[in-house]
Amino acid sequence: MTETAKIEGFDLLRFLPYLLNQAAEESSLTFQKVYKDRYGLLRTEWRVLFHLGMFGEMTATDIGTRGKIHKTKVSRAVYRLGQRRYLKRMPSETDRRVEWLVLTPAGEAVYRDLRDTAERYEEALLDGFTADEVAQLKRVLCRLGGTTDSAGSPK
Amino acid sequence: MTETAKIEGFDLLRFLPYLLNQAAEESSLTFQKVYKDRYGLLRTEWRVLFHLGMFGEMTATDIGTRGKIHKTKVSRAVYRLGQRRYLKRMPSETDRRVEWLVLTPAGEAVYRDLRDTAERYEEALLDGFTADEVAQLKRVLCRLGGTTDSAGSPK
DNA sequence: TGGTAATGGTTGTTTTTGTAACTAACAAGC
DNA sequence: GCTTGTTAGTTACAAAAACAACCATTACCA
Repeated sequence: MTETAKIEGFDLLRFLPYLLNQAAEESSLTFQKVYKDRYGLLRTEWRVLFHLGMFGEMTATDIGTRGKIHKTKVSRAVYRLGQRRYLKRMPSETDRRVEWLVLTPAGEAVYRDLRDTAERYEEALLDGFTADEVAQLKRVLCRLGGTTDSAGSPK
Repeated sequence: MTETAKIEGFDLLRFLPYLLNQAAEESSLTFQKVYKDRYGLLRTEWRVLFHLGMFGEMTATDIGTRGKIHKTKVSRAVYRLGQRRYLKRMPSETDRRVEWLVLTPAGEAVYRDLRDTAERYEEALLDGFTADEVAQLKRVLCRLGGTTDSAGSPK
C-alpha cells in the first residue's frame, strides 16, 4: 500500500454499501467453503436447501419470495438438488403448474449438518461483540435488507 | 406463502451471513443502477474508479488488496476504464512489472459525480436510524469485513 | 553468478448469473 | 365456450464471474 493524499470528506471505507459488501463477502466466502467442500453445493442450492429444511414443504415460488431469489436461480437449484436426491418434487393436486418441494432424508441430514455448522460459525463470527451489539446489528440489517418478514424481525 | 411448522431453534432469516448478504445485495443493486445507467460502468469498474478517486495513484495490486478484489477482475476493470479514458497507466520507473494508475480529468469528473450521488444515497439509506446506530453499525461491519484498515476504523 | 521462487499483471476457459422469451396451466369477463 | 391476462416454472442466450495457466519481471540465496 502506498500513500494517501486526497480524501476530501468522503471515505469509501465508510460508505455503507461498501462495508456491507466487504462484510458479506468475507462471511459468505468463509462459509461457502463448508457447503461446497463438504457437499459440493452452490450458494443458491444451499439457500434453497435451508429454506426447505427450515420451513418444510414449499413451492419454488415460495422460496423465491421468502429469500428474494430469482425464479430462474431457484429453478436451477431445485433441479440440481433433485438430481442429488436431496429433495423430492410432488405435483400439486389442485394446480398442475405447481410442485411441492420437500427434502428427502438425505437432504434433511445435509440440512441439519450445515445448520449446526452455520450456528457454530455464526457464534465464532460474533465472538467479541456484546449481545446488544449483535441484536442491534441484526435489527438494522433486517431493515436495510428489506427483510421485514414476519419470520424474522421484531421490527 | 404457506405454513410454517418445523423451525427448530435456528432461523435462517437471522443468520448473520444471510442478513449481510441481503442488505449488501439490496444496497448494491440499487446503487448499481446509477453508475450503470449514467456511465455504463460495471460494479468492479466503479469500485476501481472509486479507489483511484479516493486514494489517488495506486497500482492494480494496491486496489485489489484494499478492496478485496481479485486481480483478474481488477485487470479487466482497469483495461476498460483505460479504454474509456477514465484512467491513465504510467509504467513504474523502478519496477517494470508495475504500472501506476491515475484518473484522468474525465475520470475525476465521473468519480466526483458518483461520489456525491453515493453520499446522498447513503443518507437516504440511513434515514431513520440514529447517529449512534449508524456509528455502531459501521464499526461492527468494519470488523466483520476485516477492514481493520487505518483509513477507516477508529477501532 | 545462476537457479529457484515469488510477484505484478494478463489472457483463456469454464461456471454462474442475469435477462428475456417461452410453455403450460389457471382465472376472469363476456 | 372463447378471448385476454396471470402465474408457475423452464429454457436459451448473453454477460459476468471464478479459476487456472501463463509471461515477464524481480527477489532470494546457495
